Amino acid sequence: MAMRKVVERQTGVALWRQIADRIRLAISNGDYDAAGMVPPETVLAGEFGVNRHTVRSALAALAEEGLVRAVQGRGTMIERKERVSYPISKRTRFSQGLGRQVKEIGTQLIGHAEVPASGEIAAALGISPGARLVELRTVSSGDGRPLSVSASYFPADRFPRMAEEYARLGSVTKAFATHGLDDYVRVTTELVARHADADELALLKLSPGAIVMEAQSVNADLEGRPVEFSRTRFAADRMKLKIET
Amino acid sequence: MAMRKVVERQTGVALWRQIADRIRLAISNGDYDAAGMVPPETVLAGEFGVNRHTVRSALAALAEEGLVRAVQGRGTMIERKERVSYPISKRTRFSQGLGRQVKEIGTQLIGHAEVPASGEIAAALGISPGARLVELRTVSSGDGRPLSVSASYFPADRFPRMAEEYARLGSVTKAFATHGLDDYVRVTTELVARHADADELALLKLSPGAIVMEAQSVNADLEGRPVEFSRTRFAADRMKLKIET
DNA sequence: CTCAAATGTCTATTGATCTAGACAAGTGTA
DNA sequence: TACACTTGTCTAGATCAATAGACATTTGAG
Repeated sequence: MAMRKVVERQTGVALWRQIADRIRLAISNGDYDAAGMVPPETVLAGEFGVNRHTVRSALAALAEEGLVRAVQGRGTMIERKERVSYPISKRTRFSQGLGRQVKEIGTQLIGHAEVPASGEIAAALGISPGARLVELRTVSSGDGRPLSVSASYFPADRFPRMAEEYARLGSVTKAFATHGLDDYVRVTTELVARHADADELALLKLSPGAIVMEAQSVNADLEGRPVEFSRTRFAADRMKLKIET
Repeated sequence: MAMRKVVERQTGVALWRQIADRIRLAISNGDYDAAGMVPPETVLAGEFGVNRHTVRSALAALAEEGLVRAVQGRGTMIERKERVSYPISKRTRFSQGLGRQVKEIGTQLIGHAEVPASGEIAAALGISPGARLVELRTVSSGDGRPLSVSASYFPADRFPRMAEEYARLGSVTKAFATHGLDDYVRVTTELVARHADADELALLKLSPGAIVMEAQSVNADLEGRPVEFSRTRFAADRMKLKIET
């Protein structure tokens, strides 16, 4: 006897999207690992108590994401199931840590600018509001799928060439080194989860209604002086964050 | 000139719900602090490029949550704005840390059982699958609003009276002490964000489509032996997590 | 009091979502 | 090949979401 899985009506979230979310979660939990396929549409329709067409809409959305692939006559196969685990620790460095989970890591600089510090960023970095900052905006991906989009801010007086060096070296750690900073540690990270905005949907290639986890973090040199403030938004259905204390 | 704020159509997420999410975020960011009220419905309708009735649906949902209150003739006032910050560190203890952010903290034991360890939990606790565990299910709230729902698992051989002691003392730390465990530390925390399921919606009194942050964590004694596995789900629109490394 | 500005309520219409049923077409097995 | 099982496609109708416009009601300021 299959358990009736609950979906809610008249909530502003279409049934097909709720069901897509549930199936995505089940895939990532490994619930369908035995067969390597999603249950037949008629079975899912029965479990969720909806029409088969509604389930089809959900599966179509997941196929669009590249998570499953339907084959007429056979069924709907799972193409990808894992969430990438991203470690957050005192020595968080982006490219490390992802390690063997993805074969190929890409980071792309999508923009940079010199901007005045907002009140929030100034407070986090311990500088005065309006002080000059170098802003770097990047997108990171693993095996071709966007994983996160980030905006980082560095005091311009201490790290004036951050944008050029990052563009040349492809690494914040290495760009810091060219300014004479050889080591740094993460001081604080604040995490919030929310729906992605239009910008994030586009950059992360997410389907609308998707969730991002936003981490606001501060890195400091070994004397404790803040050197970087960053706002990284992770595609929540592709990543989990592993906090090491 | 008001900036046009983007909402997406035909995404399975109703416009009114997207707008409700955006307004909730703006409130929590303090964007409307100057006036203490949400902009008039006609202004919001203009900003989002939708009909006033659609904005009204969004505001009705926020009023239902207790976040705003509309008064005819005056406007829509903000009732509550803050997100509670929850610290995650080596010494994470629930009731501390929330500290002065909420006046009154409530934790409610909603159920307990003795269950066999699943493969996942067994691996996390370093015991054999099927070993007996004490399961505690709790809901925590601040100033009357549910903040998190949690399921915790303790090896039954070492902590046989966990459920009774927790019910009596209202604290995991104190219940540990009655079993001769005076100190413990958090070893790992894994974080995932996703849509809340029907159960979580009910327990956390969330409106459907809402987001939860799920933290899976392991606590160990000072010799490094795992003593607790827990799955805590935070209401994402009421909490931020502060990671201290 | 008068008026502008705000929320509250109603009707009507359009498009998206969901249900229902039927049948076509591909796959794997007996 | 015959058959069961699966996904693909089509039509039709019911319900929800969003737009549009009109007007009532309440509040606060002049």
